Amino acid sequence: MTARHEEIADALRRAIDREEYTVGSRLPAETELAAHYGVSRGTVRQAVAALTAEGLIGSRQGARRVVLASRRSQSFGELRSFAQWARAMGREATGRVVAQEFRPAAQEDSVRLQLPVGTRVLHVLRVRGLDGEPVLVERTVYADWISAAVAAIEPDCPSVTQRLYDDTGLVFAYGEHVIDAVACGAQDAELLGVRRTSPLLRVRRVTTTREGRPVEWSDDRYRSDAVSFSVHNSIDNNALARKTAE
Amino acid sequence: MTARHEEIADALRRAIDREEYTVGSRLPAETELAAHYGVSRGTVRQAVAALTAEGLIGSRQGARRVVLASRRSQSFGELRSFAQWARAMGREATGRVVAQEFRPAAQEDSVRLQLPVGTRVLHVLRVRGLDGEPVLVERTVYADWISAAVAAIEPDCPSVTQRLYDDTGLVFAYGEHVIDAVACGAQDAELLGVRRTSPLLRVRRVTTTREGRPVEWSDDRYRSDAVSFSVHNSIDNNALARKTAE
DNA sequence: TTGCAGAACTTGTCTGAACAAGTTGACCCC
DNA sequence: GGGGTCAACTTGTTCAGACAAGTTCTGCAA
Repeated sequence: MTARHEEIADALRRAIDREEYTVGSRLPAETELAAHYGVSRGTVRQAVAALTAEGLIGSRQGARRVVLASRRSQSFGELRSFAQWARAMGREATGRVVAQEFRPAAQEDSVRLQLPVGTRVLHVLRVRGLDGEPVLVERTVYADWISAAVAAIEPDCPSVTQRLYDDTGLVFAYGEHVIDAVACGAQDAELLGVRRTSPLLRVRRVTTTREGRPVEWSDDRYRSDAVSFSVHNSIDNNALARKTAE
Repeated sequence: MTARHEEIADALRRAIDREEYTVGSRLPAETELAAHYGVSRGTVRQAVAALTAEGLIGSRQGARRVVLASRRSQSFGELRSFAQWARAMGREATGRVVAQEFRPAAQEDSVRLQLPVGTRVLHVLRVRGLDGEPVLVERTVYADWISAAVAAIEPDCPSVTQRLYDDTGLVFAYGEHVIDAVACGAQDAELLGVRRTSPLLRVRRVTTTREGRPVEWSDDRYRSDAVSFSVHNSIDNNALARKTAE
């Protein structure tokens, strides 16, 4: 099922995780790995390219590859889905819908979801927590073609992402995240159980399908004492960008 | 000098930028591009893989590649260097060193810079601004082997990154960024000219050389009304990760 | 012992070929 | 017109080989 180069990438990741290759040590040469797994050098290169993009190993022409880090970053699924993320950490995701309403799309919705102004979109306000303790207020707007499936979900469903995949086969493939900080307002203070004006980490994001069609956009506010985000970047692979206001 | 696949990737990026291929339209097939540029299919695949990783185009087996976005994200240089970033936006980076001091490395410095505890490291506190308006307080710790070069730089140098490259040939290649929100303290309030307790966006980062050797680590606090960060992610390429406190 | 030159090694780039697997559109039948 | 089937097209995966370019280590000479 899975491609051979993915199997090899996984094998290498696991070897790094169990410290068969320690941080700072050198990986075997491509030709050695190719012989070991019984594949061509090109296939090995596909595998190590994946690890390089993840920042696990460093690579320079002429020198052996070096292990840079051991803990591997989350999968896209864990980033996209609050519930998947919680489960991976061994905690339980909780959550409930506070308000839910159909509205005609405003200018902002129209731009982000690539829909005509006035299209019936679904606004949902959710509070989500870890083991019952609230850490996140989520204000999401769903595109019209998926909103019926979302509205049918029970209010305390722990994983909306999983539910949409089961019901409709929808897969989230791309995401754009804009991160800044805001002061906590009155409603958020009550929902999260923190003082007003305390700092919150805000993540505004748009998620799209594999074809590039926007599914939802959301304004998420995290308690900054509970959650942070990390980004790994390199000279070859640059996902993070700094932006000015406006 | 530059590899053929990079030239082709650049050509495609430019073509997308000048809307020769518009958002939503389909790219030519690999075989067509290969014939057009006079290279093999493998070389074309290397080029389009780069654009896919940048999120410019989407890709599914069997279907033509689709243009997803036109504006391309910043280079790593622009992310790493405040001055480079400002220049790219047509604004002037300003800045000054508020305090600078050699200290023996504490536990935290030792872990992040992979140096023995007690090594003489250089602490620098800088305020940086756009066109004279302060937007960022930067607390940076430099490893011992680079600190002499840093200490020799004049206090109001607009681009430390550029200066270090010119003087020592040092190139920053990898970066790990942890992002959260904090309330503004008394010192930061005065330096940035904002009210105490107003929310600041904090980015803690470690930058390393191509070989994976840590050069510096820094605690940067941005006025959240002036600067935000954006991250582009996909199912194949996931640089962003969510973390809990501790 | 030190420093330099060169050999051996390793990754980067590129080719051309073949087959697998998924998508799209045209065509035909009902 | 509607629906289903199939062929043509397109991307994904893999192979084997070749050369370029950079690094590392060895051994020799000063």
